[in-house]
Amino acid sequence: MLEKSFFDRPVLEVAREIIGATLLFDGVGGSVVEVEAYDETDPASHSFRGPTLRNRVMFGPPGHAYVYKIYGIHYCLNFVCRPGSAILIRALEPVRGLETMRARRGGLADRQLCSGPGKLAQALGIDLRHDGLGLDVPPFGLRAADAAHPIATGPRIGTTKGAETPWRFVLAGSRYLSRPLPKVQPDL
DNA sequence: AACTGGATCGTCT
DNA sequence: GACGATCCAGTTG
Repeated sequence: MLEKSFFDRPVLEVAREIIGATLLFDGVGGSVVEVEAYDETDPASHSFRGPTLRNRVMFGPPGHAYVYKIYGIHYCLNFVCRPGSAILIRALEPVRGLETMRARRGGLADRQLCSGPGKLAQALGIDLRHDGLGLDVPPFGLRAADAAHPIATGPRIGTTKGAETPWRFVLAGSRYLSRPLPKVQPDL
């Protein structure tokens, strides 16, 4: 199981290593295939303008869940690293509790159960009640990746600010991503 | 395959 | 009072 000290490192380092890790919530979840990194130097980050009521967990100790509501509808799960930095969990390959996730996600195909931050939170049953919980104790269960995984990177999704920062990390070739990596523009 | 608009509300200006 | 670290259904090509 991953301990809190795992997250007390530079956020980009943790983001790469968390790919391929297993994330369970109440025994439901799967393998992490897509994340994005954010830190306090980053205009796109919730922590950029300092602590507020919403983002206070991002400034607390490493190894806790930062959960927020977005667009009035969806929830997003982050892993807090060093103060001001966090990793948005964007997609999982579903492995455990498939029937539970299908029920929560309206019977969709496996590929669409956890292929996006809001979808993933819905499939695992995560909401604001879980903001601030420790990642090393139930209902969370995190297991490190058992081997090195091929990583691909690209720009982050859904944010205008800092759009050129390639802080999106995915498991290369996975079919469970929220979206494929953008095509490389050929030179003219 | 790509793009559009609507849902819906907490948070911060 | 405006705007999201999103998702889905609908339309168009």
